[in-house]
Amino acid sequence: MNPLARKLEHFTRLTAADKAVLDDLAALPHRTYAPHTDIVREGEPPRVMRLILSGWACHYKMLEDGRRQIVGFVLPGDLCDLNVPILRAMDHALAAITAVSLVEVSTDTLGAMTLNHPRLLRGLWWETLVREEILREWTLNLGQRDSLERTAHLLCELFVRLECVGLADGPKCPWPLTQTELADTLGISTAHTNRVLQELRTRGLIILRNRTLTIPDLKALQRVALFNPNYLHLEREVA
Amino acid sequence: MNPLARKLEHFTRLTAADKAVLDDLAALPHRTYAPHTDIVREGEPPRVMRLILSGWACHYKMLEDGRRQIVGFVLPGDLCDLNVPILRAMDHALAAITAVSLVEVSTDTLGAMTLNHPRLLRGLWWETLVREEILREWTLNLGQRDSLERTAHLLCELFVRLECVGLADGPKCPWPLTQTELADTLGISTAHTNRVLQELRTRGLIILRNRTLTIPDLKALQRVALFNPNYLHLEREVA
DNA sequence: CGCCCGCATTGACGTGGCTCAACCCGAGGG
DNA sequence: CCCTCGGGTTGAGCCACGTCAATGCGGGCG
Repeated sequence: MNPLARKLEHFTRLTAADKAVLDDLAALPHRTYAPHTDIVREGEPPRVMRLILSGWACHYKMLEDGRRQIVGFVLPGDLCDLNVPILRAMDHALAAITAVSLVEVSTDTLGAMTLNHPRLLRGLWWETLVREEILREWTLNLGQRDSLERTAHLLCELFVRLECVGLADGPKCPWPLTQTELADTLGISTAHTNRVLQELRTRGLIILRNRTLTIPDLKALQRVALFNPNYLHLEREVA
Repeated sequence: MNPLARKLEHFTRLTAADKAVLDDLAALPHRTYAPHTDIVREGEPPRVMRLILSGWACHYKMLEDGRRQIVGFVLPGDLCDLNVPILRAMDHALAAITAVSLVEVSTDTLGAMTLNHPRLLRGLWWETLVREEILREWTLNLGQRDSLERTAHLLCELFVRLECVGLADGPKCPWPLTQTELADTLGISTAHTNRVLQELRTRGLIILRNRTLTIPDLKALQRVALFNPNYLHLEREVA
């Protein structure tokens, strides 16, 4: 099932017609990218919106001296750069972490597709607002949580996001991130990232092996992380 | 002059009719808030979009144990919570820093006002995208820059944003933030915030006295901060 | 089969920024 | 005119996290 449809169902109940539109979207020609390659570079003029169908990608920004910060992960069912074509230049890059398959959608196509589907349009708005809220939570994460809490928080977030597009398997989910990528996300060094992961393992909070993350007790990990899932707005609206 | 109009002019050329709409917006009944009071609390159902007419406010998030992170500043001409009424609950609060005067705009009113003003609508999109990009830059700031660079960066950002709504006076701008508020923004302690400000003063990069910030050499401060204004997207589109 | 190479792991040691506590200062109010 | 109070400033000591460098290790490839 279309991961975007699956995600939007967390927010609102879609009609069959809505789902058909999303399937049309996912049926556009796929583009694929190899792991660790750039999909969009900083400074390029933005052309289109993208919908990730499979694989993990990330947005990142760099400082002139080479320091890199990952500013967001893009998972299957996530949109990138909705409406960004309004701007003249990308101010952050998008890179594939694993092999990625996505479709590109022009503003016009998207407009035509959603024209008679107000729920879908609301759903896209919701997606945008959640993305923005994730950024705020990351700001809180980097500013206030210590490295253990911060790491645990990121694990919780990604696990929940994967779960809601059906990519978790019980307490397990895929975990393609290297410790370097984790470090660039968490604002700590790779050495320290490793020590923090060891600590989480020692405490029995995570099992991380063979690119698979297992969280035996999600509630416990969430407590350590001071994780409150509200910011992901996954409860369906009443309407 | 309407600060929002002034800001949007950095992005696109507005028609007289566009400006009239913005003046109608600013002519809605004003609400005022005393310094250091909450305007919206976390958890409340969002009702309206807000446009700040004067004063400074901030968005913040708190951890259960009381740690606080400021996740954005809202200056005159800034919008808050455009489209947020889609969500069920606010996940961050909005607080007045100085005395604040704002107007509340319902989704319907806003829709009606922009209906025949596509440029304005594009302008609001631009505003939203810039706000989101500021969040990404803050993530980079907190994750990668050290406390001196980080502080300098925030000073640069706020100065430039004030300048573009006409609130800077040459190299000077108002500076209502306490060191506690700065610390909660920068993710460092108040003691360290103080030391960093002293360092910037000693280096002659800033003069900060009587709630007024003077930046004698903006380029120099920007170099220290690794500040690149691109992310604010202030260059007007060609069209 | 053995070599490489990218990633993970670990230890020793350095340091940026924290904590805590004291002290200063100016503004406002009784 | 003094007292209070909310900032701002500063020092001493500590700790979380960084740096650097070495070591392990699994998997792909010649």
